[in-house]
Amino acid sequence: MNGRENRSRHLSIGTLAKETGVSASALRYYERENLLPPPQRSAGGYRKYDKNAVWRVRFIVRAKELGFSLEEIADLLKFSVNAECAKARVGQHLTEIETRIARLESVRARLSRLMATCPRGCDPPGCCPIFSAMQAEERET
Amino acid sequence: MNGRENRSRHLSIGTLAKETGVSASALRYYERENLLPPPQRSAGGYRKYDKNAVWRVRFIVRAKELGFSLEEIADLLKFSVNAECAKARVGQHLTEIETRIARLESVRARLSRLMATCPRGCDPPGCCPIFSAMQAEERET
DNA sequence: TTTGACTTTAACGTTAACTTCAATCTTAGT
DNA sequence: ACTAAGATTGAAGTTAACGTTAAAGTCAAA
Repeated sequence: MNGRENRSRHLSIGTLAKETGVSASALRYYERENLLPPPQRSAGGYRKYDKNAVWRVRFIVRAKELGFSLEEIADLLKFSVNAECAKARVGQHLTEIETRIARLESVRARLSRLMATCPRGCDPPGCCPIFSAMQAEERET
Repeated sequence: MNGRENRSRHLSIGTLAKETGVSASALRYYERENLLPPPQRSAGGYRKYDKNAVWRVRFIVRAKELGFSLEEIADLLKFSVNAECAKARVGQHLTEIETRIARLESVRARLSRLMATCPRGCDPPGCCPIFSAMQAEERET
């Protein structure tokens, strides 16, 4: 732990993995999928990442948390290279998220109604009204 | 169109598919996965479904819309056969749905904030603050 | 220098919920 | 009887986002 090589500006894939919480195999996968540019290599063929790579991987992680697919992220990263505006894409994605939320909300409402049809659990057992309620729903809409 | 065979109480797989909006191959898949019981067969080996099958498939469709996986649905269907109570399972699922909604809500909030960092789109282009904002978010939490 | 931990590659495995395929057979309508 | 439309099977393909494995080579520290 002399700190000389450790503080070098180059990171091995394992170190980058630990820094970012992304597995090494995932990093290689990102490279194959053009989310990460091919890094420099050591004499022996090891990948040597610079600090820039850390930022890029963290960006990917963030975007994933925001619900972007890797394909969409690759798209966003292309923008960043071209210094174009990401707003339209992000706005589009926001709309999609809102749609998903709306759908889940309606599912939630239906599930709640379903729960209400059987307030105390089945007592006596064998009377479960949930199944008939799920069928009955069909006529409603 | 003499209505004699058409009104028979047996449906071919294609007819059941049309009635339910589920493809024939999906119906065969459901059978393999034990969501549908093996139906009767014609002399030539064709599947012959009864009305009961229509209800069952519609139940599956409904449950899928409610976000249940096929495995969970198979589970629910076992209950229905045993006339046991589905309430606990449905309640569990409701909780999961609520969790998903909460997660998406937080994503939505973050995306909104992101949009706000770039109120008029990039003008001049090449100034997109969304990328830096996505990175900056990291320090916040 | 000698470990032992780490890295390399290609290729196959994984999950869910199907779809597609190919080659053959059945059925319904005329 | 003929024919087009529809059905049969098992097996393989699809999608996303990786994980796993094998066999070999490399690096860092003591």
